[in-house]
Amino acid sequence: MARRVAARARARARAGGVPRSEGTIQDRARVGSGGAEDALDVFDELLRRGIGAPIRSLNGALADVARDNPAAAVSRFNRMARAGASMVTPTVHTYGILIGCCCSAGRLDLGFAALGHVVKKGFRVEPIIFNPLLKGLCADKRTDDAMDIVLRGMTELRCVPNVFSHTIILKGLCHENRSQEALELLHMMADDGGGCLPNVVSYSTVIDGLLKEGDPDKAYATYREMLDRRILPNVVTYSSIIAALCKGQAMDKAMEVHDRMVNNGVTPNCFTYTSLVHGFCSSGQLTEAIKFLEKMCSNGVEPNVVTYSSLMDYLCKNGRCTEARKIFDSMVKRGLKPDITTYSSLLHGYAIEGALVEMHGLFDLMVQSDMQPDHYVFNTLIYASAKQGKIDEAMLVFSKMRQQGLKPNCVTYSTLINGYCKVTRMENALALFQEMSYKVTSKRGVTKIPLYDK
DNA sequence: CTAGGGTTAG
Repeated sequence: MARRVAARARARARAGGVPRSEGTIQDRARVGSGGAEDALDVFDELLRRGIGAPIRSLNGALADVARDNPAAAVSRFNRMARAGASMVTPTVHTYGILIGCCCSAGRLDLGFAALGHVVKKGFRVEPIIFNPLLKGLCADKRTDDAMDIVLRGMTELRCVPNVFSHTIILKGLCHENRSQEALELLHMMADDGGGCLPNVVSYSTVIDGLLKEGDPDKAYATYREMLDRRILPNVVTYSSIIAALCKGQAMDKAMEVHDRMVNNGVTPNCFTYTSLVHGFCSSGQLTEAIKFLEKMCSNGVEPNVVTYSSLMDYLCKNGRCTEARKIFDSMVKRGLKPDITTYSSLLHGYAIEGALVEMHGLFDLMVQSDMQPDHYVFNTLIYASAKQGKIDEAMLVFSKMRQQGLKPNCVTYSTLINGYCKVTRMENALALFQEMSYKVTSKRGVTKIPLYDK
């Protein structure tokens, strides 16, 4: 939602260049139901005005469309390219956005094809063309391939990787739990003599990776190093540290960092507050959590779906689903769209309370709202029925899950096996166990069997 | 117009 609001704001800002008499874009942006539609309108309007629209604005509008709807952006690009000869000519930036669309749609092959096209067209190859591809490779856990391109491939095309290219690799390494290597690459950048100096984003990425991998000492040393280089931490750096402390329920320390951040003139945002709300909840300090929720509102920071989901999850885990549901309903009323995590939390809450009617009601609502239930949701429904000894109901959900094209995983089977054991239908349990053995290949080769009663 | 941070888990 925040992203949508931001997209709308950007769309409006862009439309702001339009003379007031032609206020159609603003009006549509204001009443528009979503950021993607607004951005599309702005783009179309700019394209319609042809030569009057600077390519930079078109690229910006295209990037807005791409954020919410990559496929729509590709079709808009084609329209733009057709208009090209007489109206506007795509730049490398336009192609960069397009390649980004291909990659975020999981079509790296198309992205690379587009790269080839750009090279053939005689464009100078710039990092902005490569960077989305690097990001796509890293998202696919192919950071080594991406690194190979940065350290060799790009230079072969006389394209010098920039700080964005390197930071994508840093993030990719951290994502693969290789934050030590990320740290080495960060030092390489810093020692390289200025070609591509790391900035606050590069440092924050590695600090976050080290924290997530459980190496706070190295993270702190890296933070010191950043300060020594006169690079100031920003809201992301602080939020990342606060999040790590909250996760470890070190709320006193999290508050210290929060205070220091504010004293240093860095304003906490929704991410920062959400971490704190979650941290206070998970350490059982509901009063403090609510205090921060109120604080963020009074500071003009709107809680979003994640903030509310965090609070709801706490309530659900403490047998207070009814209150969580109230938050859910008021969220919907205020136009915030619950996401899969919100539903999962509440469904899980109903499941452990044994509130099967409410649970299925919410499940139906979820499907009506066009949310695709995932493994976790189905496993939760199965768990709820099995736990009450209603194994046949659980098996019905199981077949529904497969109808949806979802492959049952280890958790699914284990939950059902446990359900059959509970009602002492051992032959069914055994049959499922055998089915699981050849259908599910567990990564570690070990199956954890759940236990309901304590 | 590209890079970094927050929520769910038998």
